Amino acid sequence: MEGQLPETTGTQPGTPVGSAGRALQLGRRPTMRDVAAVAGVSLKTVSRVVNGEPGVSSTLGRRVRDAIDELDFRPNIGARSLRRAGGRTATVGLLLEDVSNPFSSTLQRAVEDVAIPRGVMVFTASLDEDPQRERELTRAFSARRADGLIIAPASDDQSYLESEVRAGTAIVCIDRQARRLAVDSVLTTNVDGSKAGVRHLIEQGHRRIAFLGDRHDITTAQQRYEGYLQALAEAGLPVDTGLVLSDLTSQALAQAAAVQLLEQPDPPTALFTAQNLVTIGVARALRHLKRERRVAVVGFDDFPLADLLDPGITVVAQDPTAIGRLAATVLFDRIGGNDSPPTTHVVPTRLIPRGSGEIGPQKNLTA
Amino acid sequence: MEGQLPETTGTQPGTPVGSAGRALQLGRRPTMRDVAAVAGVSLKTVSRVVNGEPGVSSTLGRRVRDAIDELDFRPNIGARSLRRAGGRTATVGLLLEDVSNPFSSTLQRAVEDVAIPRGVMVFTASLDEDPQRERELTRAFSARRADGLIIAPASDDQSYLESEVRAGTAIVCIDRQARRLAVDSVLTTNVDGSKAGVRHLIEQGHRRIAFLGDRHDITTAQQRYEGYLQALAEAGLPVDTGLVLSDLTSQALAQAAAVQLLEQPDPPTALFTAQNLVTIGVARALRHLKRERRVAVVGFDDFPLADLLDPGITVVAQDPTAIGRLAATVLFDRIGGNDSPPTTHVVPTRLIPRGSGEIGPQKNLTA
DNA sequence: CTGTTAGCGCATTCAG
DNA sequence: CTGAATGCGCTAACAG
Repeated sequence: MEGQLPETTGTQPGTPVGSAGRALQLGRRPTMRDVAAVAGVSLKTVSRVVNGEPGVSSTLGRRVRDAIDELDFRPNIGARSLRRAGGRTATVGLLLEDVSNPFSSTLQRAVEDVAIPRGVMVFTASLDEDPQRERELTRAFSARRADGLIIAPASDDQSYLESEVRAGTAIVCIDRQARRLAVDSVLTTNVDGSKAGVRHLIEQGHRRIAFLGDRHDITTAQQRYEGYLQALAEAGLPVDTGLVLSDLTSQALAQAAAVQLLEQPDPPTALFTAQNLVTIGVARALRHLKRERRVAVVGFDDFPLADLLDPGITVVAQDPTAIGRLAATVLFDRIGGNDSPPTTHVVPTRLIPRGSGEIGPQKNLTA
Repeated sequence: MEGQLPETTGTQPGTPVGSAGRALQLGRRPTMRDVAAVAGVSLKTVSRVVNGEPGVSSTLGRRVRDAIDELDFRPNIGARSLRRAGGRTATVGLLLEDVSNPFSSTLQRAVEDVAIPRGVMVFTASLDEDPQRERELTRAFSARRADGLIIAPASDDQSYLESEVRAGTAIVCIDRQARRLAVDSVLTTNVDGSKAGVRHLIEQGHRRIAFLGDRHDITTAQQRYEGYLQALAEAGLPVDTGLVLSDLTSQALAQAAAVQLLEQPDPPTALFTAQNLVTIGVARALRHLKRERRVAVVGFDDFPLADLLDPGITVVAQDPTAIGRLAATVLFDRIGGNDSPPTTHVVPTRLIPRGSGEIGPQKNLTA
């Protein structure tokens, strides 16, 4: 059978050059049939070798492997999943708020670290708090037959995903609870974390503590506000709505709001910021006002270099790595067939004192 | 051949419940045949509607669309690409050094912003400077028939990708030039940027300028070192190899190296750091030594909050957004059929003075 | 305008 | 241990 293709170039056993042997036409990928032809076996034998199935003699196995190397054959996973029972594609989709935000990118890395060792590839996309984008992208991932989806929801209603769930797609929501859809969620302890952060400020003696948050229509923002309210209530402190600012959707807005807040008569002596971009904007404002050592700040969600600022920013740190790892683990568990009732998993926060949150109440310095 | 996927939008106005009409068996997705059966037309007519092909009466079109909504049908892109001429999957792969690094994640976001509007989804993965991982992941993406690959190479030889290129996969290398493979590259002006940064320090009067870099086997690190050498040479300054530290592969290592460097007799008066994690480690070291206002620092590659440190860190900023956008544009151009000779595109750096780089040479303060 | 036939690359079922 | 036939979901090339 060796003489089938006498034009075989002198591939001496010692030249691992490989792959340049039998050139296929440009733009066409070698298929199992090509491999079978080169190895002089049937297509099915190639399939067995490729999938590590038993029942192939070592001689034929070797011939097939050589042919695969020579042609640089790659099995077409799309075609495979079309025929295979279960139709798994070994891909999952990850929908984040914005991959360029450190919270999201750390989480992404954690998901990747669970997926890749299992041979699963990850589609990633950013939602930018846009509900329509959430629908379009889940649809696009679904069209590619992702086995599972990890979603940080931008919309407040995931019922449109019911048909995906019914079709067998595993879904895990992160950061925000799934709404109107019975799937697993992995969440941060927003209320408790926020409460602990505000309580920390109260313990330093503050009584006028401002709340600065991002979009108030987001569940997490509401929960963090709830924690703020609870901490004040437990300490018997009144809520001054003049000290509550929401919808600070950018660093610049947060910065401007903080300046305005601190320049009014009888300003707060401490600020609780409910999101990392808000925290950074506020840090900028304090720096400009040269009051970073006179006004206390505790921020929700850690960020790189928070410890290197002067003073360091005290934060209620989330654990995006833990969230991503847990979400991915739960997802693969579901893909693996676990069909117990959906669960909400919770990842605790941690208060990290760094200086800014340990500043006591200072005299009013407004001009 | 665009990657456009003219999918129909679901959910009739008025019935947000949706899709519960004709229940299919659990775990099975509706196919075009199911849609055809419900609509009472042939499979091909459904195909026409789904792909927006002309030649369908409005009556039938409507019936088909209703059936699609009722069943919540999603075309199977894998199956489609199997049959379609060109076999495009409307997916691309993005291989980065580490998605949790701000340089990578910003670049990722830029790629996404070019891909998503075209209906193309993005696989992402981190390489961690591991050449074998590079090979395994390109292989995995290839098995999923990605139309194109954007790679920040971890290995120094991409010739193993030749068969992919021959098979029609578009490839663009970023950050580091492709080696032994004729494909497009999108690079930063490492030598010139680095040279400008060091020259900036020389202009402040420094004559003893240290170089701190990460893994020296990486091309970009070598180029940045080359820029350092050129700047010194042009100023007629000698190279003191005692001031050249490489292979600082972590923040901690960089920090320790900087401390050691600055505590030796006759320490450098200025530091040029060739990578962002090195820069941050060095900033930490200076903070600990309380010498952040006495030792000048210019870092290669910007990072978030560099401006908020005290003093702000002067950097030679790369433009990851421009790199990502350009790489994606070139990639889609290739996927679109452009087969002109491979080109190396270059994205310039920009020196951003923020304080740390404008410190003049100070007296030796070692104990 | 609509439908039929064939086959993409592969795994499954069943026969040797 | 090996292989031939069948069809996954879909589109291309052709009929009507």
